[in-house]
Amino acid sequence: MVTDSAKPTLMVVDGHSLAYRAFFALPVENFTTKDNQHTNAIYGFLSMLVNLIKAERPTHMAIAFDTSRHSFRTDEYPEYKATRSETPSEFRGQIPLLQDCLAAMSIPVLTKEGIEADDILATLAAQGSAQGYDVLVVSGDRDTIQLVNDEVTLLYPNVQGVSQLKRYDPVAVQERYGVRPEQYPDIAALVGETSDNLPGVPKVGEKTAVKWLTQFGSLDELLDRAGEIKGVVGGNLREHIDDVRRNRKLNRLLQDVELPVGPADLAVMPMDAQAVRDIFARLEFRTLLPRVFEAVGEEAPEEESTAVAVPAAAELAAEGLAAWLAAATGEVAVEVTVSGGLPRRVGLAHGDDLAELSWDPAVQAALGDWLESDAPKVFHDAKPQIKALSTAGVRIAGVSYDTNLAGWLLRPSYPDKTLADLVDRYLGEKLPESDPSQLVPETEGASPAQLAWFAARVATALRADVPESVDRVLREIELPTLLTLADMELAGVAVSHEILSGFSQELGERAARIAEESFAIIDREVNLGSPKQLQEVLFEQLELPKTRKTKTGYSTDAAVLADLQESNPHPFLDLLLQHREATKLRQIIESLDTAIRSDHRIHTTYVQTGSQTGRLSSTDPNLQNIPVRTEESRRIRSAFRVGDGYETLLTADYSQIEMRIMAHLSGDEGLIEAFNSGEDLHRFVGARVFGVEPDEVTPAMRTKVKAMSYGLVYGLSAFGLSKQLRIEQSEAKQLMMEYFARFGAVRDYLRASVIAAKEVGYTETIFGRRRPFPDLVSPNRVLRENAERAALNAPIQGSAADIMKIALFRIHADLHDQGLASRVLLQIHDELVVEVAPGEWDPTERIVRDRMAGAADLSVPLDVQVGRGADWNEAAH
DNA sequence: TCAAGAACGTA
DNA sequence: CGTACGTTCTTGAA
Repeated sequence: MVTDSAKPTLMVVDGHSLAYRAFFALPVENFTTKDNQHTNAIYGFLSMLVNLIKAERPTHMAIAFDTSRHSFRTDEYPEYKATRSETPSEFRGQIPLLQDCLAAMSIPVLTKEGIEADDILATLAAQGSAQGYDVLVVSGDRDTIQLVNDEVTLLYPNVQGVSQLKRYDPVAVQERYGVRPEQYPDIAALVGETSDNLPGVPKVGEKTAVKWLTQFGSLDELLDRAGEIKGVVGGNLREHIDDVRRNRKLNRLLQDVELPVGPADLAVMPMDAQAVRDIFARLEFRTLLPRVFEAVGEEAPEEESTAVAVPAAAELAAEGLAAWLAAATGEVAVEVTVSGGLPRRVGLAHGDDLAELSWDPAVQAALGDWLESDAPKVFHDAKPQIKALSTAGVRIAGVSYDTNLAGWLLRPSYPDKTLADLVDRYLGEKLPESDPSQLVPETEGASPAQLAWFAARVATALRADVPESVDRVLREIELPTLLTLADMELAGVAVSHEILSGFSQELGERAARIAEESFAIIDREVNLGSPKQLQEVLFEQLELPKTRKTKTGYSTDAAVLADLQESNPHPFLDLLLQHREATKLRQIIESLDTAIRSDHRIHTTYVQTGSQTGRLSSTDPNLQNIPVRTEESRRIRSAFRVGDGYETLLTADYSQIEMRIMAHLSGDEGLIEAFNSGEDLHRFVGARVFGVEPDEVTPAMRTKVKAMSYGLVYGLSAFGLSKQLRIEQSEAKQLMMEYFARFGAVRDYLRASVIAAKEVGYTETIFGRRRPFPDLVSPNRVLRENAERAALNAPIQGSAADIMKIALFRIHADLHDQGLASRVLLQIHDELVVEVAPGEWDPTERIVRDRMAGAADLSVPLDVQVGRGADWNEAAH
């Protein structure tokens, strides 16, 4: 007699249904490889499988898949499952890869033409229980409930995802459905199964079905005596009796499918460790690898990092440097450690030749010429290093690669920013890092030369992955920009503490006064900065109508408050808005003030990899969102002023650069004419749209077409347009119709560009910068539509960013080459702020104008507006 | 102390 | 139900 514990366990899994659930449960944006392969279903399925193996310890295992939609059931009843929407292609594409994974894991995959996965499960379950196995059926199809008996247990996923499986033995089935497992198909036949397109008896749900079956004992008996059922449902039953018979026939799972293998052939086998590692690497699964090996009780394959011996660095002094550099032909990787804004140590790597030295005057003398030469140098995140060298008096040249920039260009949406991330992703190795939480770290971090060595190898890996067009963006736009940004950051912008602090105090007093007043009105004191407390005041105490919902309650943002003020005027609302404005301004001023360094200047950091479109971002502090819209807020800009030793500020901005790019990309003749006519763009467009002369375009008309034009670039809808303009949706729709009637090529272009992006999986700017959009084919409508709008915008915003970068580094180079002391300080997407040295206005202005206007050759001119003044506000006029 | 969410500043 | 950012504040959980 075989004891229970010695009984082998056969686990059979419906691969298709569980992978499909995983597909919808896991956000695809987290599971996309760098070549745009979706992996969420594979990952979810394998993750679940690993947990199952660990928990259930099966001795025998198989995964069954459907071969196609077609099966013997569709032969019998063509409508079977006909209402199911088509399987998304991005799901279907994952199935072969999943099967590859399973093959590597030595888990048998079973399929049979014309037979559904569940029939294979049923057959194996029957054979298994007959041959003395404990059988576990894992399926997301309810029909498999019929298989449950004392030997066969069903594991069925919960509503949400695949992480939780509910265990159905006969008792659990009885509890949940009120019938024995073998009776479940009877219930299903009566109730019907919408997802299979099997209609049941109208008005009959689970409860009625169970009642009938209990009453009559069996489905046959019930159908024979259908005449005894009274009422409408009785009539329904008699009328649909054929449907019930058909349903019952179709939901019976085959238990006698001919299979090439039986349970005994499904014994768990050791995995092919190398194959598993290979395919997981391809799918970019990392955490899953050790879990898989752990689950089957095998030794996890050794991390390659331990296999890779990191060469040791030779400590050089200035004297040894010349010989080392002479031997290092071609590219050398460099890592300069920085402290206090100055270089401390320098690591060099040339192949496996590593050298390291401490920065001192002798080293600077010996290394300086090489650093300033065109000898090619690879960095990871060069900018801080360039800045430190520059501060020490070394103007670096020959930066031939930056792995930080390359990694970002390849995958702008992923936060692979540190070298360790890139080493992990592109080399599959682990960068040695010391544990910063330990006072005396157990593990030694990589030395500068070793970091350089890793950067060089990451560069090689990236070069193999980066498409030619993207590599050109790197070499021709990003790398030149790098040096410019370093200088801009070092230069900083002069800001007057006196102006800021005076203004801040004024605003602080005003905010306090407004707060007092508002407290008097509502007769209590609340924190006006707390949306939660405001909701209490607005919607409970003042009983104002509830507004737009947010995750945590109801919105109290400015737009909502303005709406409320219109419909339910209340003095508190107005004070609240004023308070918001005053405190916001004050907060901005305060943070600017504390950012002023001892040279009386603010030095922002431009994050070159900070956006997905190619724009820069600015942090610590962000100088790209200094207020400008209101008269009062512009006082902040007055505090940004020309610094000592300089004469004036110059501002230069592109006018309507994104609309111009739209005109260029779409080739819309009307729009191109608009820009070539010299007429005000919105007036021109308004005249066309409303069918009037340009001088008859009213301000209201201009506002409307302006909103429409700008909205276009963002993928605006009629709904959004109506909301922004506070007009009826029908009017917004009408406006859009009129607009596209005149500027149809714009719509054609936008549509075509999204379709093209859908096909290739990415968008591209005029200069070849790419941005992947896996979500364009997402089955999730919200994700997909969001991706569509972003994809519509990306080439436009991205091309504008490219153009500005090209102009920027050329201006920087020209100023330097012509020996001018004037320098670019700020870039605010379509605007530059330049500090002009005494007597240099004319050449500086010429350079700025020429380089900005000439940065790209479009079918419309690039218009540049230049202003001059002692401070930023003045210069903007 | 941290993360999330709301709000709001810019192009 | 309009793209792209960064910062500040509050709040609630750890």
